[in-house]
Amino acid sequence: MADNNKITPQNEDYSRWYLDVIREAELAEDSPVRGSMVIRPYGYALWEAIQSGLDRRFKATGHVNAYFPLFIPKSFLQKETEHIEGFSPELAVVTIGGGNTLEEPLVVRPTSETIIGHHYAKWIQSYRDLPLLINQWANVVRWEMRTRPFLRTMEFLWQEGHTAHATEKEAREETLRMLDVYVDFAENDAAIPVIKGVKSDREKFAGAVDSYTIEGMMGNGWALQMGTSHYLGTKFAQAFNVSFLDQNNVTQLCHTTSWGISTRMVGAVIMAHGDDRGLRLPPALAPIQVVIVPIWRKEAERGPVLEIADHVHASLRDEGMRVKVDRRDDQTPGFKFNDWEMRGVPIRIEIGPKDVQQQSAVLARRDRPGKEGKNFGVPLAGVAQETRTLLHSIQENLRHQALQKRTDNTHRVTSYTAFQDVLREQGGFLHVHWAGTTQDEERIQKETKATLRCLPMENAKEEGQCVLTGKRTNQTAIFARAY
RNA sequence: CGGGGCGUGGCGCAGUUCGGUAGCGCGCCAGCUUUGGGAGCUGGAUGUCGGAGGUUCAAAUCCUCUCGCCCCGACCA
Repeated sequence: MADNNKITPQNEDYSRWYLDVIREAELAEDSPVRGSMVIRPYGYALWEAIQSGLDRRFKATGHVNAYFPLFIPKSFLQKETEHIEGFSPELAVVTIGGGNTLEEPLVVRPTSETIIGHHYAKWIQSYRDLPLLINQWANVVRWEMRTRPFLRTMEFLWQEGHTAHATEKEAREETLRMLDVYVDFAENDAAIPVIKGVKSDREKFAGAVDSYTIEGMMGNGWALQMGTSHYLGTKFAQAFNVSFLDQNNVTQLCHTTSWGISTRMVGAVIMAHGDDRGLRLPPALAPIQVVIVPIWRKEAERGPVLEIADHVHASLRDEGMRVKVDRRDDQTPGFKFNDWEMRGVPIRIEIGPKDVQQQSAVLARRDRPGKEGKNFGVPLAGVAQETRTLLHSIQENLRHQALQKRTDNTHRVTSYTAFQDVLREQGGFLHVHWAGTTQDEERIQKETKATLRCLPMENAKEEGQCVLTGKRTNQTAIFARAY
């Protein structure tokens, strides 16, 4: 493998590796404002692929899109006590508009439960108006102390679903349905296996009754919350008087939910699959699934090579694949190979004079390094079929590798001593029996930097002893260092 | 907010100790030769040295003030 000096190896400094990949693959760059980033076209294309995978699933489950305003009267947030307490440290507030001090400060939305609650109260009168299933794609702002591109920025893009239901049962079903949509997206599109779980009181959304999460494992063994779904009970309905008349002409409060996935998902894709050569994108999300690199030595070879390259391009495009021919003539093939590998393109097709001669092409897969991942002499007639098969295989292989890594780095421990040792020496996820309190969680974080990621829902429910308190319990928990 | 570091062509940096014509690498532009794993040669363009004030014959360099950014920690999708 040719060394590259542009990307720091993961095991040397994972954090620098992450930043190097983002810079070299041109996903994003810093803006002049601390903690904000510019999402560059390639990074935005990746986000668009994520959006499209999610949006399709939202529509399929009966949701529609709408848009609510960026500015929210500050008093709205204050109507729900836990909500304002949770969010006030990270609010950006506008106090001056048009040169004059505003009568009421406007909060730049950190999330939209309140403004949406206000309008749902107007839209919902009768049980016939329910359920109300709306999603919005928007930007939000949270004043963060410590930021990282995609993982935590002051402004980020996301979708937030907000639904209102007649009964707790329906709302809880919705909460879990959308959690499953997220699981489906994460595993099948992003190729990242996730753990579904419940958040502890300490970690749950400010104003939720129950928060659910999907947690993925990143390349360094740290956890990343990749999506959340909340059952909000009647808390926001109460605060904003979101109520309806039921079949018996009795006024009832709505039960509401909210759920979101953000541009953090881009960070998840980078970290779950990337290697020392750069990005490795799952075909389902890759903005460019196949790149064709034409190769020629003599000017006379150029025409025939490009002709075949264009032909292959057309045949793959006609089958719905996202293909690009790299026609740059100021770069060598070797440069292009490395360049596209860094950008994570799943398949590279090389077409040179020898291939023209043999009416064949070379297929190279990104998920297998060097010659091992190259298939020489694929007949042109079979390239489209071969490419299609290969895309599926790469998608599956990335998911498999990520799952393998998570399995290898998930440890069951039964004592707090082992907990600390394993975390320090190996890292990864610690799967433990748990019956601790919020204070116990705080203590663990203080002593080990690990946090309670979730109480997994898929759980054998075997009885055991709490790793910290020793109490008997059949509840388990995942602890890990987290972003 | 505490601790550390840094502001010099587009990017990364040297130069600051000990004041004396602002440099290097990458990138960029032009030309020629190259092109199956990050091409070579030749020529060229690009700077209010973060800002303000001061000392001095002379300041990137010394002094004072100021602004900003990055890293580590406390909070977080």
